[in-house]
Order: sequence, then structure tokens, then C-alpha cells
Amino acid sequence: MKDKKETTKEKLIKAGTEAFAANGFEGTTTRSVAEKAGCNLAAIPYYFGSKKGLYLAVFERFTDLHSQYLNHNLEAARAFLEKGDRDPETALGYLKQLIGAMVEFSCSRPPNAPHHQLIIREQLNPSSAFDILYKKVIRRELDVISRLIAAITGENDHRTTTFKAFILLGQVMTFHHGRQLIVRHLGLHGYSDAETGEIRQLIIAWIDKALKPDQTDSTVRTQS
Amino acid sequence: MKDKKETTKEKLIKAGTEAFAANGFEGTTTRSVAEKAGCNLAAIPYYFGSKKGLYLAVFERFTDLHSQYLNHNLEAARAFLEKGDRDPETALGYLKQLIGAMVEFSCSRPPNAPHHQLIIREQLNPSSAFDILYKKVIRRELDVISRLIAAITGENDHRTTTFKAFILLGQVMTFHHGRQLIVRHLGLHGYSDAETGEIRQLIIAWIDKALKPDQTDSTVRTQS
DNA sequence: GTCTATAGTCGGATAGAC
DNA sequence: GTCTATCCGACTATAGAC
Repeated sequence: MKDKKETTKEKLIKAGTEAFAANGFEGTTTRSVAEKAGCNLAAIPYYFGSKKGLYLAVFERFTDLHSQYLNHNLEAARAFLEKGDRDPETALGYLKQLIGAMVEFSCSRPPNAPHHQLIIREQLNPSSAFDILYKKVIRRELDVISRLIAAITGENDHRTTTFKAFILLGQVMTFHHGRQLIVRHLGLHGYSDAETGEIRQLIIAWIDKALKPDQTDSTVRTQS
Repeated sequence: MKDKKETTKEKLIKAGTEAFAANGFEGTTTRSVAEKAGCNLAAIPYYFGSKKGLYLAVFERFTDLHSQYLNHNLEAARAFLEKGDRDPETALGYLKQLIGAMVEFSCSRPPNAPHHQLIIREQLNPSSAFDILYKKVIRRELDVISRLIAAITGENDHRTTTFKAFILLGQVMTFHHGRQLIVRHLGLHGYSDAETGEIRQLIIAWIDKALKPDQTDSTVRTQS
């Protein structure tokens, strides 16, 4: 029935995802997207109303995929948190699991990961897509991570645990959006499995040391 | 003599820095830059040859400022490293000093810091400006940081210490380019001095724990 | 639903007066 | 050096045939 329809729409979303991630909204032309999708320029306004409509559709789509990918780890952690068990070692285990999955997602899957480019671009330049992003993926991730950190360190100040969650996310993201830089600096040709593995191990080891509950967490007090 | 000349050129570079940082190269129009600079559109091709010429001039300029700002800390660390003293505690002190300065630079000076937006944008979308950036600032920073890390941890593999340097830079940068996100998530109105201070303390404490020389650094071995 | 042709707009660069 | 006026190309979106 609507197989043909879905296919063209689908191809446009896929091509749009890559193009917008690589060149940004302004840097992308509808012509190039249509060409990459192998369909007609006029199909974009037809299916999505406008270029901006396609852009938003791209975000609706990839945020779904993104949550699906991390859903298992996020939900497992959330279930743990919800049942009130606050064992720091267990919480640390969930956190390491989750972050490990994020590293894999960011580093080892170059074709699936224009996602983070789109995320960064929206952070630099928030548009109406930022809302979709925030509500569907970022808020949830931040929330779970900061609650895990609270369980691990015993720190309960929301702002502080959120800052720590950010530090952590920053460690992961830097390897994604700094890929070109790292590769150039080290003379690599992209991340091989070996590099992805090393990055994951380094980040996990770093987390391990920095959050280990058995050390006094020299928690910070600033004037609130 | 050439006061007037310098002034117009200067105003264009300043306006261009802000505009390119905020909206990217494609998202910026020469008209808007000229208007913001309070001068004529035709002045851009006149002084810089083209829009791209202005863009490159912006990079030449801000990379100078950037190195100047961090120069003191970078050179102090480099002098320490050069004289062959490898005391881990001292090295850790230099690293903390340097990172602290970077946090101040990223967070507490909103008007001076379109710089990092430009850096991120070039990482996402390398153009000819990437070379300027890499050669004049990033390479030197990465180099010093990774050598400090080597001195602190005793780890001598260049790739590993570089990855660790990246982790560290990622922690700092995330607070800069994720500013809109953090502010929104925590319901802040930008970073006050208190927040900048807390961020600096958290990152330094994190580094402290993760790199402390007195712990066995569970150094990673992957198939090389 | 998909195409061609084209309208309408805008942005970068130039010509040339002052 | 600075301005106005303008050209030219490229882009998004639409009209309308098939």
C-alpha cells in the first residue's frame, strides 16, 4: 500500500540525518539531501512541509533510536534506583555499564553516530529541535546518571550531582565530536576496535577512581 | 595615520568572531557582520578578500589571544617538564593550575569565549581554519597536558596519555559548549561566579582522584 | 506521488562615485 | 577608505503536468 511512500520519506530522513549532522542546518541544501536520497527536490516540501520540517523529523526519528539503544541500561539503572537500594558498589556497576554503552555508541559505530553531531549542533545553536532532544533523551540520561552518582557518593545536592554527571558525559562526548582532532593528532585512521576498547577502559577506570565510594569525597561547598 | 583603517578592520574581526561563533560560517551573513560592526558590507571583501578571508582572520586573531591567555601556565609547565624533574606531585600541581585557568576561561568569561564555540565548530566541520587552530593552540595544549599526565602517572605510552589528556579537556569543554543545556536543566541564568567556582573545584577534585600518583594506575593494555 | 519548470528571495562580490 | 547600486548565482518553495 504505502510502501513506496514510506520508502521515500524514509530515505529522506536518512539522508537528512547525515547531511544535517555533517554540515549543520544552514550548511545543508535541500538539493543535496534530495540527491543523496535519490529522489526529487520537491519531495521535501511535499512530505515535510519545509526544510525545517525535515530537520525536525530527523530529530523525532533519531531520538527514538537513541533512547531505544540505551533504554535497556537506563531502565535497569532506574529500576535499581526506584527500589530504594542505595548500595554504592551496585550503583557504580550500573553507571559503568551505562557509560560503557555510551562509549560504544559514540565511538565504535561511526555510521550510526551522526546523532551526537546533531546534539552538539543543537547545543551550540538551539532551535525548536532542542526541545525534542531535551525532553526525549537528554533529560532522562542526565537524571539517571546524576541519581546514580548520588547513590555512589552519598552526595545529595542536585546541582552538584548534575555537574558531576556533566563531567562524565563530557568525557564520553569529547571522543565523539573531537574525533577528527584525535585522529589527526595521533596519526590514526579513525577509531579501530582496539582504540574504542582502550577509550572505554580509560573512562571507566577514571570514573572508578574518581567516584569510588571508599574514598572520602571531598565534597565541594560553595555559597549557594 | 592608519588609526581609522585599523579600527574598521578591528571592528569587523570582533563582530565576525561573535557572529561566526554564534551561527557558524554558513549561518552567518556578511550583511549581518557589517551591520554589527557598524560599517559597510563592501568593507569585508575590501579588507579580507572574501567572507572566508574574514573567517580565517578571525581564527588568526583569536588563536593569538587564546595562547596569550594560557601562555603563562603552559610555559611554566613546559619549563618544568623540560628540566627533567619528574616529581609527580609537582606535575599534578601544574596540571591543576592549567586546568583551573581553562575552566575560568571557558566558564567565567562569557563575552571572551566565543572562542570555544569556534573550536567546536571547526572540529565538527574542519575547514582551512582547522590548521591554524591545531598548529597554534591545540597541539601545544595537548602536548603539555599529556606530558604532565605522563609525569604524574608514570605512564609513557603516547597514545594512552593523549587519550587521558582528551578526557580531561572534554570535562572542561563540556561546560562551555553545553552551557545552554546545563542552564536549562538546572534552571539557572548562566554561570555565576559561584557556579564557575564549583565547576572548577569539582573538575580539580576529579583529576586529583583519578590521577593521584599514590594509587596504582590500573593501566590499560589493549592489543596494539 | 513524483516529476519539471519556475517563481521569489537572499547572499556574496563587484563597479564605480565620492 | 567608504559608500551606493547592482549583478549573479544559489537556495527554498510552489505550480502544475504526468
